Amino acid sequence: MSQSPLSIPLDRSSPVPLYFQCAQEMERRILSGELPVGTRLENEVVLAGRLGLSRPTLRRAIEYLVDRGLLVRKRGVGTQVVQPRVRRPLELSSLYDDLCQAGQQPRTEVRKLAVEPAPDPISVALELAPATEIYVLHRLRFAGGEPLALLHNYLPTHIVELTETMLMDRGLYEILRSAGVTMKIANQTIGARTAGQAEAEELWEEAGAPLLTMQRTSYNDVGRPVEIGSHTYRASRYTFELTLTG
Amino acid sequence: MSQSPLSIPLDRSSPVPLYFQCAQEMERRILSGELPVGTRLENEVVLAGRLGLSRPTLRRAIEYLVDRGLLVRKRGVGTQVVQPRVRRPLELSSLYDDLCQAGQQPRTEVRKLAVEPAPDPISVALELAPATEIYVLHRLRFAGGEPLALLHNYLPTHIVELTETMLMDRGLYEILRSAGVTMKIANQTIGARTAGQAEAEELWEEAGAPLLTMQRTSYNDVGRPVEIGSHTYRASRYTFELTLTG
DNA sequence: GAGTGGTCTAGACCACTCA
DNA sequence: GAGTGGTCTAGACCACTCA
Repeated sequence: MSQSPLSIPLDRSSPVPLYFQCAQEMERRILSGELPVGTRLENEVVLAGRLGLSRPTLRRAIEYLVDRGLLVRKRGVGTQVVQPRVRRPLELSSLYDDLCQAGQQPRTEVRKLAVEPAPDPISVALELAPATEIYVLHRLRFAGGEPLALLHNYLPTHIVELTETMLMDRGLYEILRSAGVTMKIANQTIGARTAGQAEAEELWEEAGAPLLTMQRTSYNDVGRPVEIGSHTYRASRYTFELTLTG
Repeated sequence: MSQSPLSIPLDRSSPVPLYFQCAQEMERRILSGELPVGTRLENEVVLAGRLGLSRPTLRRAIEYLVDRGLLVRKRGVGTQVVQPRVRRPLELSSLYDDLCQAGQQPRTEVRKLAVEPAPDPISVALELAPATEIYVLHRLRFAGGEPLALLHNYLPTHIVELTETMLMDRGLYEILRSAGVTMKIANQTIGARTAGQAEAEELWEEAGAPLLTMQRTSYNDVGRPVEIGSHTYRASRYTFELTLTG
């Protein structure tokens, strides 16, 4: 449990906040091993003085790293580097982006893109008047040349204009984001069932094969629903990974 | 979008921090509807003055509610009440506690409780020397009189002493917590498969029935692994619900 | 240009931990 | 009792939003 007199270069002319510059540099040193697991930081008052920051600003940097699971603080004891365990702090992410990042070369077939009156459960969940016209979207997502998932989505028409071309090149979340729609929160339900004949054929599986299912409703920054997804994944090729904190 | 001159009673002699008293009272008013969705708070300087708090303290209260998805802040614009959408901010929770809360009367059958040398993948994941002795625990969890899940767990022996009796009455997480073990973070992988003959019988399903699977490694506050779980749920009776934020 | 939240300072007092 | 993080204050200047 070594101590470490930390020195961090800060650029006060940068638009990047000082607490964030500080946090990022500390994160880099922890992940690179320069600050090994078990290292104890100097106390906040001394460290703030050394870095030329006020204590609240330093505390904000430390808080950021505590939230991300890289440091632990104990009152009366001190602040210590811990083994980072977070895969990712469970962000609102899109399958398309995840596959891109994993180098899986996603491809999308648009099976249906229509504007139709919303069925009752959908209009209720989207908080629209009954039978309001909405986008109904069916896609088949491929990765590495094989089908991975059937994606069904329902969206109000007023938030974005969708075309088949843009849906082939990009994930739905990215399209929404670039249209200025902010997705802030989503409720998901993950379950499993076995494949029927039709979807088995679409997904190159046998009837009775295990499938992962995910229903999701996404909400924007003021809590209005912006999208419903009802997706089906081949269990043989897909799992959900998540990190919980408590 | 009404404005609201907020007045909150604060007890400065209480050990509960002022920012938290403030946040909890605001949360109560939002959830009770006294502060309806869309309400705009006064600006931070004025509100801090009205409440008799410094602005940083008020900001800390607001931050807490922003994190929980009850308020949104926009620079240059203001702070506004939003529709709460969080089922729960995805905590590290135990199946046993969840079932209790849902009034499902969980029951546990302990199928195996043994101390055995750890197989290689387990000792690696628990960061123990090869073949270190560990607890191997198999349980069958019932809810509402029917089997719900097969629970397999692996734990180092030095962190807690387990007996069959205590495992029948309580969830594993509660036992660990009351033994002073803090679970801080967990990585989970959720997947699906179909049931084999043996587990189908244990779970009162047919062979080939869909099952949800969850592998989990839990870590304590300094990032040491404390438990591995490998669980199998009846897809007909169980789903994972979670709330994502971004 | 008026109003908003975002960042930052330089202190203060306190509760907790541990030898 | 020495050392630590937790809370709180009363300011300051700034970037952003919107009419």
